[in-house]
Amino acid sequence: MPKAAPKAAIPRARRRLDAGAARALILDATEKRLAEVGPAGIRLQEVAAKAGVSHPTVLHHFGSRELLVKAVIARALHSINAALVATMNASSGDHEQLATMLEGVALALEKNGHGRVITWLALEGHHFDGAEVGLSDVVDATHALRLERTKRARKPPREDTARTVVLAAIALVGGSVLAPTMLKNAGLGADPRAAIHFRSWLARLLLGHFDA
Amino acid sequence: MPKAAPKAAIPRARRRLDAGAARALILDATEKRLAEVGPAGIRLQEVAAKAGVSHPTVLHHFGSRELLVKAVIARALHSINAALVATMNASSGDHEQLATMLEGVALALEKNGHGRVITWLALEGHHFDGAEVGLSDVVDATHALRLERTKRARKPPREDTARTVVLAAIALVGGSVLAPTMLKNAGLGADPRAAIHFRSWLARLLLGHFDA
DNA sequence: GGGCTCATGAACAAGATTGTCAATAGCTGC
DNA sequence: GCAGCTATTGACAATCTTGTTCATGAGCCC
Repeated sequence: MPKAAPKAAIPRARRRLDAGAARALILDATEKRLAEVGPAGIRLQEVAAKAGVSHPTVLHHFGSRELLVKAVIARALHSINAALVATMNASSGDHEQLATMLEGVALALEKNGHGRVITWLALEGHHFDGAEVGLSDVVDATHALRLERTKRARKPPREDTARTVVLAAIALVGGSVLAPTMLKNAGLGADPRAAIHFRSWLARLLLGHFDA
Repeated sequence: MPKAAPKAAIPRARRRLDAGAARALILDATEKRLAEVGPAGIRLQEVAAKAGVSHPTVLHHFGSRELLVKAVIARALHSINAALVATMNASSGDHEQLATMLEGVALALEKNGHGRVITWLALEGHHFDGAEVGLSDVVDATHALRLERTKRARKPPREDTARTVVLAAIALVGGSVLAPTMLKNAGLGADPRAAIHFRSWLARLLLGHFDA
């Protein structure tokens, strides 16, 4: 008996996409994993399987695992920024709508696990440059609205507005990771509505601070 | 020339510790890595080298990588809890000292990267049980002090105190990871003093809310 | 000192993961 | 239809990581 051919190895049917489409497919699959397991947890074979290609294809389009991770992080941060800008523009600058704005931002952070991505990057020591996370613009816009609205002679200092924005940012981003556990542990219930109530409470708190 | 003996393999000098000491040494090394790279990033060879032993020794004492990680997480959470209880007992319950208490808790979270550990565990889906993170007790204690102090007829609801505690917890734990980036990005400076100022500002905000 | 216990580590095994290479095969332009 | 470009993939290589085995020897009790 002639040494049975070790592997039949039926070559899989191929589809051929242009480079752009293939890259997009792979980046989509990678971004899901990024939110789930973080940058360090991304595996070539996994994202290749998710994208429906073989892992050498991933390497062909991105060069190396590290470059793939860099690419997906860059795309994710741009996407997050765009989503935030869109959300904050959608809700008018009216103070009374702060609650709905916080809710919109929270939703945007929850969607696609953007809040998780930011947290993961911060943990792994990613260096965010100003263009990636434009908190400064948010502070400026918020402070302008605040000055315009305040009726007292004493104008609040910009630093106070900046700290308020930072608190909101930490509460929303960090909250997207920590709030479920913390709320449950504080006896505020385990369902998602607890988080919604918490955010509307936070909006009232911040508004009260602005108007105090 | 007789095929040169491939490896001289001088056996390294051995020291023999009792099981408890060896476990402690290994756990110390592992806990450092836990704060730095998270549970998923822990490598047997790395922690073994850090502890000054070979990696089979680690397996001998803990059985498997997974059991080692479980052990170090359990120990870290106990340690975090103990540090928090100690810190909160140290600062008397006086309302005016809320700022120093927040600062103490922040320091405890920063030390040994405890804040990072909690964040990492939350990201990786660790299920915290009530005993591990006793937020409920903090809420009870805080609410009792608040009721005792409030002079108005309208008693604040417990839920409000609970949400305040949750906000503080998210700000401190999440802040230990996110605050440096966020503060710098909001134009509040990059040095650690910015975080200290932020926390004292937060203490005034929360105090103002309690007394409003 | 002698023997026992068990902590220790060298060598090895098995699997996972990234990266290389060469052959294959879709798609496009002619 | 044909040729060329290149996206695609199977096979392989190199390295890393966990886990096993077994001989060794350090410390303890007598």
